[in-house]
Amino acid sequence: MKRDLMPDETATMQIGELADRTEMSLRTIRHYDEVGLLTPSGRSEGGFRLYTHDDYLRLMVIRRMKPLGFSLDEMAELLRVVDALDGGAGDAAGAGDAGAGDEGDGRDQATRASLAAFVDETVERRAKLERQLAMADEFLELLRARLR
Amino acid sequence: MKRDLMPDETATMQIGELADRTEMSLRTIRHYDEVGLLTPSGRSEGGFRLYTHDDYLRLMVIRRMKPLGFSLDEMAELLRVVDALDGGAGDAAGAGDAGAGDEGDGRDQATRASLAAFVDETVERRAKLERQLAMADEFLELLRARLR
DNA sequence: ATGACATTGACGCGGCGTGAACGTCC
DNA sequence: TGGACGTTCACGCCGCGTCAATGTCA
Repeated sequence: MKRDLMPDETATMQIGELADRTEMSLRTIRHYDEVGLLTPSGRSEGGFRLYTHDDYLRLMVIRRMKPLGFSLDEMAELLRVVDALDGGAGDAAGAGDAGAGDEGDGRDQATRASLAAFVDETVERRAKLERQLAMADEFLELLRARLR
Repeated sequence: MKRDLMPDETATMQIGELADRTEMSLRTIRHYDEVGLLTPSGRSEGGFRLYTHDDYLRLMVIRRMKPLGFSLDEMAELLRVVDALDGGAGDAAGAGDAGAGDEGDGRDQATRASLAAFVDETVERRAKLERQLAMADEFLELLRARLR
């Protein structure tokens, strides 16, 4: 379902290598498949999951989202939004998303709005992370004070 | 079991006020009681949990530990260590810790070592938090790049 | 044919959220 | 006496970890 003609793009890897490269556990990656967050682009004859370089990139995005505490559903949502922007920018929607009409422009507007909302959320969560860091520092001082 | 003669120290509050002051949920505070992490210093006639100012301080310590991802058991452990240092510093061990002899000094040494270990752990976890912040920033840039 | 690597279940767990049904405080 | 505030069950959820039994790859 993709037509990039780059040389590496044909290569696929199986779950172990993906795990190594992303530093995520096998179980986690399988779980992401189970819940539809990251579906392998293919399967071998015998049923082994096969991941492309694109899959790898997606997983890296997921990995970066994790510290922010997004739920898996939210991550899936974000990936859809990003894909829509990529796929829908200069072209039509990828495939059979049946339903409403196809004013490609209005679609794009809405998608960009969603993305912007995600950015806002992210900024907030990032701020929370920083506050947590501050609490950590307070805690450290507290401990060190006890040690004299 | 404490002999501070400060005026406030007699005052107690019930769970709601503690929740407000610490910004923790009622459920969370009750859960901490259930698992023995923070046991209310008293109960009213009718069974209401009563918390002292000391309890409040303990809960604040807990709150600061949370972002670091310590388990509730680890938090309990740390609180015991800190209490031991406080109580055992100029005096004997609080109560019936049966077993070995009572070189109050050896005890203290071990306790301080535990505390130091906690400090080390905390420093590591703090570092991890910072790495997460970095990932968050990468993610943000990624999103913003998509928005043009 | 032998490991290394993979697969699908299925159960467990930590840290609470979220009711429901009921009791206590002032 | 009423309403705010509390109590104890008890089930649910998320994001995996951790077996176990089996199959597939180079």
